[in-house]
Amino acid sequence: MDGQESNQAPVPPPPQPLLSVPFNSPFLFAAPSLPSSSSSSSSLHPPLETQILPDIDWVSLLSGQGVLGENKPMIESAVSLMAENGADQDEKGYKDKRKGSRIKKASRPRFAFQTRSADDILDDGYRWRKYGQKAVKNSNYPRSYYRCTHHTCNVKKQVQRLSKDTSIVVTTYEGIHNHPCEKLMETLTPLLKQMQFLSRF
DNA sequence: CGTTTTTGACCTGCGC
DNA sequence: GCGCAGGTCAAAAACG
Repeated sequence: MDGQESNQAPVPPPPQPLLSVPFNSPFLFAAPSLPSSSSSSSSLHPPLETQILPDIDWVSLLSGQGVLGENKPMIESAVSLMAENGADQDEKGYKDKRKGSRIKKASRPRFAFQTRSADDILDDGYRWRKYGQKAVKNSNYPRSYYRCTHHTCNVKKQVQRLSKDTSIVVTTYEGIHNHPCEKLMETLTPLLKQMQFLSRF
């Protein structure tokens, strides 16, 4: 069913998963493939590899090109989560009511980061549609579930406000965008045209 | 009127 | 098997 999804976007591959910029940052629409951990080990899959990335200048990094819109949160730190799942450990099949078939989700990279913002939703340039909200345990605030509205894109994200520090919002991305960021393209297109024009001289 | 959000129901995994 | 928690669906409502 799924058509040509994987070979659309140009890939600027960062070599390591743990970077100052999350490898599948919403501002990168392509990312290197995960190291396929051979899921032969019968033991539990290792815990998510976590790294706190202190003092990243996310604001200038992300908004310097005018990509972002009005709400530019102060991003305090980033937590890169590499879901080194055993291929079927972390996946949940979901039974489709209409067909009764089990939809198997592919292994997908995830990462999360914290933002200090009064607004739960940061403008990352992509369009998201909310498909659920759920109260979670040990948190006074509900978790919201979003999905990328692009047809061929199956990226999801979860947004949750910390109950400890209510000014901090944790955003977790799951999956990799297989299409360009709309706002990024809006920004770059006139620049590219100008460059093309200038390159003629 | 098309798109997005809301929200209760439903599904799955996991621990006991 | 049961109950709980997290994740998703889908119909209705809200919005632009």
